[in-house]
Amino acid sequence: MQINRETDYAVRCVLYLCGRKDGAITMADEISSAMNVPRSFASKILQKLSRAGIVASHQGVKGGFSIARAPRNISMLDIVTVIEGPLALNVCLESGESCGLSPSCPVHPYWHTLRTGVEELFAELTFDRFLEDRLPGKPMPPRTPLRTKKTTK
Amino acid sequence: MQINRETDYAVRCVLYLCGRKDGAITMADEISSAMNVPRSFASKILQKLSRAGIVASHQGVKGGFSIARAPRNISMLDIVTVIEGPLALNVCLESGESCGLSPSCPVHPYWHTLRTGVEELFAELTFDRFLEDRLPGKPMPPRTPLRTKKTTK
DNA sequence: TAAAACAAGACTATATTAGTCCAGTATTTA
DNA sequence: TAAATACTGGACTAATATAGTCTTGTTTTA
Repeated sequence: MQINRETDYAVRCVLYLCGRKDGAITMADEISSAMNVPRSFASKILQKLSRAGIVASHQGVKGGFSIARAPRNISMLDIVTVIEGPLALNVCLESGESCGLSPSCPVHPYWHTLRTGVEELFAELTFDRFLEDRLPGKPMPPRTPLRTKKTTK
Repeated sequence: MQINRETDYAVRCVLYLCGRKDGAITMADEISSAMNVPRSFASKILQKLSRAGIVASHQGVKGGFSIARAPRNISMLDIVTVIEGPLALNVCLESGESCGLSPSCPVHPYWHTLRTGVEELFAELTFDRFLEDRLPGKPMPPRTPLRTKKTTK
């Protein structure tokens, strides 16, 4: 019952882009250092967000990323879903609602109810709410990377 | 954002014991096969539940496990907490509410809010609600163990 | 006192997480 | 038009977590 590091980082990236004026194009490098997300991991995450249509990417020299939707229309559920896939809670809720066993399982409907509740909570929290507190740029706490890969030579 | 297998199994075990009349003592073996929980894993899980005071254990020949509290007083949150530890959602919420960085982190309070919401959802779902549907014994769907350890010889 | 259960914890294979790295592609600018 | 700059895609990896099993010991009953 925890979100993973990648999701936390993704939230940070989206938050940073939401905070830029007029959807300004920002390099992964800047986002990464501002939000304390390991550089190359940030790239990967931004790519996922880009494919999902949450951020827009721009290639080439003056390239970078910009926010693709109004913060009002981006929720925590969106981010979690993009990074971790559909919120399932229990494996038996994966793949099309039914594990094929649900009619006989007394717990199944309750997992289902819980999931719906959790989804609502996450969907209600949209990024415009973050910005209320944060106009325009509050510093992000350093987050020590959990693991650092030894750069081979 | 998924509960793990062990928690699912724990819910099954508690559910089974809640369904027994008068808190009857039931062997781990019976619970295990009725609920399709791998035998020795079930033992381990029942031990955790026992230490947490959710089930009671009885040693010796006529030993086994019985439910230790009224189903009304056992919630999904209890089970998740016993098996997975305090629901943290994000690592930065672990260990005493604060990562020491929270005053400067714009996201922290929102993770906190989400966690509170999730906890409430899980706390509201108590085991008496399962029993409404299930008097006294609905079969449990078989759950193929994810991994089977090769019995060495 | 033997047999039946649980208790505690060491042990293990596999999967997932949390990243890194590199070869390629698009875009701008000198 | 060729560098230089920045993203793209995917292969790769070490560390950790998950999902169990196994063994030795203890308690209780008949």
